[in-house]
Amino acid sequence: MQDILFNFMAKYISLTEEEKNAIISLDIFRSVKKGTVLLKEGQKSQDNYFVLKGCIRKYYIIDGEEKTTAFYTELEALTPHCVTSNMPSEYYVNCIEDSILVVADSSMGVEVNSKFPKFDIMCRMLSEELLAKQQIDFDEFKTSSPEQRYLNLLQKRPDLIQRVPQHQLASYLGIKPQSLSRLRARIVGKKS
Amino acid sequence: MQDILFNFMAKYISLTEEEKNAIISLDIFRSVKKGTVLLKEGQKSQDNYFVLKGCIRKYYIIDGEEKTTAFYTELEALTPHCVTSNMPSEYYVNCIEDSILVVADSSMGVEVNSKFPKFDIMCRMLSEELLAKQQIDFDEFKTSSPEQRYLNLLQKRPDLIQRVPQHQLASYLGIKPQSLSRLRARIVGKKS
DNA sequence: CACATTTCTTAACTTAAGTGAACGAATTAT
DNA sequence: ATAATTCGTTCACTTAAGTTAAGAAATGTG
Repeated sequence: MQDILFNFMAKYISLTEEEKNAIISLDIFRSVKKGTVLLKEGQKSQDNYFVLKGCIRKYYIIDGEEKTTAFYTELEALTPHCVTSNMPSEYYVNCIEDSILVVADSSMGVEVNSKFPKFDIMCRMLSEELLAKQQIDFDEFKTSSPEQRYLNLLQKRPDLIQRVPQHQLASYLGIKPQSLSRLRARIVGKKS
Repeated sequence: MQDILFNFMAKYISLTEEEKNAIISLDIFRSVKKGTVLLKEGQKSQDNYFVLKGCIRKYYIIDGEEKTTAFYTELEALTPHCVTSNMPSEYYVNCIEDSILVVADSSMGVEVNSKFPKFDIMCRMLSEELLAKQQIDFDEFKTSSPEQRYLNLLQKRPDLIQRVPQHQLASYLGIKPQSLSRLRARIVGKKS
């Protein structure tokens, strides 16, 4: 299980056995049941999440309605805004499959960072990589219609369409579940 | 003029006179005329931009149509994706007002970074700050309608609505210029 | 200054998304 | 196992955005 994490980290930095042991001794591996709410609006959590297996979801509740804005699956990381801003969270985070996560408190980060400067380097690389990716995603979202976004998702993350409930997908695409149903029917019709 | 840059940097790191001089000697201040295209699709530029005065715009050309996805005004920085990815650019960057920019080649960055590790720290802080901001912006965009996005923009960047042509604004909001006109008329009507 | 071009608005019509409701299927709880 | 939710789709209707076209206003150019 831990190897998944170490293999991921190996893409950025090389780790000694000592360092690996230091990480393991932090006891950051968590098995989380489907449905568990990890973060609620108004909370001031310091926890960061890294998905080893499963899927977590970020969503807002606006006028009583859930608005899903992100899914995090295998090898993806979520640092909630409240962690960096030290403000109460504006959104919820939820586990939508039985999952195995790395849950790391910021204080652990500080501790590990001071012992092993490598981690700092990795975090920086990750954050730059994420920023670039995020910008492309945002541009794609802005420049395309709901239908194009759906087709795009079908290309890039076909797994999501299988594993995520339709109404959450719809919200993620910026539309209502009924519109997603309709849109899919339209696409199937076009093919023939 | 340079003081604007140094004041901005002072928010992240403290600079000695020596360091300031090193920056000035790089000769990175550019006066750019309205309309100038700074980056074209397909180019492999290494230039980063920081706006001291004026406004630059990022846009795609999709099916012959310009799709604006970002504006950068005073004290905002743009690192084009092609700079970090080393791939040809997928988008254009354009100057929409007579502007004064800091234009820094990546090689300068490397040079300065090796002399003054401080810069590295600043870049990291900036990229983390930007990532957080970008995520919030993306979430806001996803969770709101064109009308809400316009009202939101009116709150957060009222200057943009004044200084940017309507058709570019429309595209930035993810709609057509005609829809923006209509939407504005609708809002004015609601007030009374 | 006059001409051309671009920009903004308005209007009529089309298309797609939002809304409210109904129904069966699937999931969850008891 | 059964009842109760929740979920996904469909339908009819409403609302808002896309499209096409025309004309007025602003901007740029010779």
